[in-house]
Amino acid sequence: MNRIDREGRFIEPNPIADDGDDIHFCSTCAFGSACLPAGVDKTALRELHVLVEHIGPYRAGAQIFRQGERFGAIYAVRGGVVKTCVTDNEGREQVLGFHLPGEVIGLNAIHPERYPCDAVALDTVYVCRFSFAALTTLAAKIPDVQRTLFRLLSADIGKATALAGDHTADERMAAFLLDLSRRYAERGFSSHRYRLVMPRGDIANHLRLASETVSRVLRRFCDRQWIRVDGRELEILDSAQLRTIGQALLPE
Amino acid sequence: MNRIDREGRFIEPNPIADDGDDIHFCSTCAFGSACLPAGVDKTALRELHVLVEHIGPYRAGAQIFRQGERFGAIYAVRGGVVKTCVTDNEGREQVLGFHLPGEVIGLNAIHPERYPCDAVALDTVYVCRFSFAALTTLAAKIPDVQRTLFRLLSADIGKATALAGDHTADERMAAFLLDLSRRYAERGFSSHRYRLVMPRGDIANHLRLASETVSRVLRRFCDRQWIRVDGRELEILDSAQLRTIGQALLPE
DNA sequence: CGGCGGCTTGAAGGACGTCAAGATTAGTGG
DNA sequence: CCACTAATCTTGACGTCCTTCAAGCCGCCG
Repeated sequence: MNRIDREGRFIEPNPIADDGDDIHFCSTCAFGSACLPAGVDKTALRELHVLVEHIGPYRAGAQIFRQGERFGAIYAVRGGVVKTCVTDNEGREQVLGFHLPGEVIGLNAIHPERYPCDAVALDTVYVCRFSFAALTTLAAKIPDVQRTLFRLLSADIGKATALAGDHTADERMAAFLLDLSRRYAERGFSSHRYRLVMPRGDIANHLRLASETVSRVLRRFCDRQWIRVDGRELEILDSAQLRTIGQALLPE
Repeated sequence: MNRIDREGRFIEPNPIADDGDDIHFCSTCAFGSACLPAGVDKTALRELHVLVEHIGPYRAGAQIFRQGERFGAIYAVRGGVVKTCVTDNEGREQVLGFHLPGEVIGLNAIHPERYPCDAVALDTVYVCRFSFAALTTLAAKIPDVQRTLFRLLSADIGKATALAGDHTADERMAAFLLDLSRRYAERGFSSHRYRLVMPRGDIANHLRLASETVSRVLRRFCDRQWIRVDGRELEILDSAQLRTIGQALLPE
């Protein structure tokens, strides 16, 4: 599945979730688990499927939604990688997170009823749009949909708090790499080899570091043979060592 | 309502939400808005009220729930102040937040199905316990309950991300003081004069600072006549100045 | 009154940021 | 396919904000 070209660089297909058919959802979708299990009646399932709009492609730099826009829908990433970020009143950007295929964005917009952040495509991106009004109606009818929504929301609280702690640059970087690894693995992609689609500056911003520090930490990890880095291609050589450093930030 | 004793210290009643009667909820409760508006039928309202257990008092230091415990209920603080904090595998504590009367805790436990943090009483605390299973059942029947839950969850994501950003000690402290001010005001307490129930070390930890830094920043703010501090009693003298410093962290 | 925990204040050190220069890559048009 | 430009990334030197360490202070309670 992965090949290496003559320069020694990895060639990997751009991660994309399958489209799903009329009845089933994209296999990697966060809503899959709410519907795929037996027991959900077909009509309800079809209802959920009907309210989904497939949108894309977005080119790198294009915005899926904008900070301040009225909230109307949440989105599941179907292909590509999305970055969410806020710009404060002094114009400083803060990267909230990076979102892989199968992950859901926009949940933080429910309360303020406006998107509190931008969602920007980092490469070619496809998304599924779920009208939130329709989703809540369905949630009242199908317990599993309601339960899935509650869990997704709750999980997002946990994600946000993980990075709120006080940790060294090494700890945060190790945790970041392992987190991406786990999330790629969860969606069926390689866990030890993936592409850092985002520029160093975005990684740095997200981890509250300078991009220079990101460079230095990555170099340190390379020197210790914990990872291999070639531009934006990354290979994890010693996840155990990364774990000993980064475990403080990771879910147990 | 506020008096000053002969030592010059503020005397203020310990903030506590009223108990509510058979039909109505505590006036400050986060669930109040889901039910108080006309249009919700009395039976449903009574159902919600029935599933609430009033618990307390907890003395300072007592735990409402513990990290790792199986998730079963969310709690609304009815009186006193609660601190939530995680202890990582190296024994380091991280203070996630402080929770005033009317605020809800435990929402971050839905996904992992275990409480990911401790909830500790900082003074004498009373809470309302909502069985989450019963609440979700009710949420499927009463749209406003479902909506309130979604909003509470979504708001918690926002709260968690606010502190994740990269800011100076002054910015974080200013934002912290204003945030408490706003939250006390929302619940009907004084906005410019309140008690910092938590020790400096907890404030410091929550803001990712050393407690020494907290001392120094508070002193700086005092010298500039922005606040008045007497032990744990705090008075805000110039909220405008605090706002110019702290606005980067605050919701617009 | 005396001990103890929390708070304050000062001095020194460290982790990371900032600045600046160069190297590598990607993008673009010929 | 190649040349040229711009953006991104790396690396080093230096500065700074905050932490750490240490000592003294204050309020509280036996």
